[in-house]
Amino acid sequence: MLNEKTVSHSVECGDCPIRHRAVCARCETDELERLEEIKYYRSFEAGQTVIWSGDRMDFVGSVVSGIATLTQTMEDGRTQMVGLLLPSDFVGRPGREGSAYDVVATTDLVMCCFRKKPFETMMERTPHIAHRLLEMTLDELDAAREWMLVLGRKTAREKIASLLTIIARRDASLNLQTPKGVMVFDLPLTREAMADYLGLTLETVSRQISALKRDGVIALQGKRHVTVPDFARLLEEAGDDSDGGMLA
Amino acid sequence: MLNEKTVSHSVECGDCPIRHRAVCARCETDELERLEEIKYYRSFEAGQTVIWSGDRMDFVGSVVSGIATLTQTMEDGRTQMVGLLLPSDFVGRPGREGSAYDVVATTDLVMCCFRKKPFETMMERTPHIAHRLLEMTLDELDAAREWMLVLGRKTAREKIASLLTIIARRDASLNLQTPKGVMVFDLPLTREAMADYLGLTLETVSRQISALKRDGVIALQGKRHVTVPDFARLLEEAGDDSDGGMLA
DNA sequence: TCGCGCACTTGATCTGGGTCAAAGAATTCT
DNA sequence: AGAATTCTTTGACCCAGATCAAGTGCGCGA
Repeated sequence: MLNEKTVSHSVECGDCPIRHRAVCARCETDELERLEEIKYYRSFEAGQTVIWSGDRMDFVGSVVSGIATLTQTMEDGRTQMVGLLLPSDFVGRPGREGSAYDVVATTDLVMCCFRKKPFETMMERTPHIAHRLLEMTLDELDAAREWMLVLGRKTAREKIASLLTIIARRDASLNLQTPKGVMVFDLPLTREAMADYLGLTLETVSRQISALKRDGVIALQGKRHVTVPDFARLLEEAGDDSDGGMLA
Repeated sequence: MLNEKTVSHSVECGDCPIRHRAVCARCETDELERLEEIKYYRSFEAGQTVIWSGDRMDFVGSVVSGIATLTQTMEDGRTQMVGLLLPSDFVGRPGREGSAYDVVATTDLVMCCFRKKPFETMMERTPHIAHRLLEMTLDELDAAREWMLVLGRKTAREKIASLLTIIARRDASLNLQTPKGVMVFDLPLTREAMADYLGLTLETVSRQISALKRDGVIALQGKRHVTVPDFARLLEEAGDDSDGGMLA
């Protein structure tokens, strides 16, 4: 079975700025070469739609840079974001014809893609890719279930705080360490996108962010740049006891 | 790649009343025998806890009969159900130490289990088991995301209707055909469990069920036995356009 | 430089669903 | 059978967050 240790010695995949977790963990040379053969890049501008719900999806891939969202829409226009794709996240599912969700770039976005058919073929020949994909899908499932708790049971203030902790954590794993408990990052989402993720209206999002600012839980420089003076305090506001091992 | 057709010719696994989808699809004789060696059954009474969140979980398995739930709890006692385990559903995750959720039997429950280590070993030797597991996990992920839309954006009435369609569908796949559009089933959950699943209170669940009854969308015999005279109407109430291919 | 548009904030009011409280049904125990 | 317990319904009231409606402020193109 793969575990943390075996995954971490992954080989970087070609010229990607990040090793994409799906395919390069425990790469061996010949596999890496086979992947290189079917790999290609796609770039999107902020606001551009990567794929519409229901459309045929003939590729899988991972986010190299930028942020994309997965959203579901009801006939009457109500929308719910069901996934936030940050760098290194995987998109698309082997064995499925079409996309079940709208995938939209919320910032400029670069993806590293593989045509689905050859990728599936490779997956059959290379068991550890299937294992890695299973592991990633289980992680996504956990994240989705954690979010169900947020959507079903948390207050608006807790929802905002929960979203901020997620973004802060993901950012922290990419950036420099900051002084103990202090975190600084940019919001990659508009207030409306945050509302779609949280099952709220954009007005409520705005009000709650103002309230967190007023109460000193966060500070804002401009509208998007956030400083969290005390991450533990934010976690408390999120109603979240586990700190996910982020703090020393 | 596995598809619907190859999965459906599965061999029944020993004396299980159902073929468990995880391991028996495309069974070949020697694999089936290896599985038989590590297989065992566990029974639980209604209300009994299968495993507590955080506990070490040294098995995986599938539900043979009865119903179990996956729940998350916050420190202050708020709970959110994040999964409903019906017969043939798989529990547990290869490569993980402990359970992330409370697993509770809501009815009398029989599970078909495999000790985790030998199951993992087998999975490494038998690629199609890993593929099948990946497929099932992707299905669960889709279900979780569908539920995020329900939790985030639907009204109480729509939430109840959505839950009823899910139970009705699962029931229909196990039971006899009923006249066109008519469906009959028993609610396997208390009002409180339904509330936990839907992110509501039990009072609201009760009120909305009464309202659906008053409006002729459903009929009740006793408190748990439900008749749906027109399934399409129920789908409409759920705010769900897709009928999932259930109706001819 | 002006003004237009977009993202955001803030206020006033309304309402769906939560909360608190009190009774019914059903089931099990004695 | 009667009592106790558990599940469910229903009512009265309240509040968090939605809705409706003005603004504010910043960036950008003409």
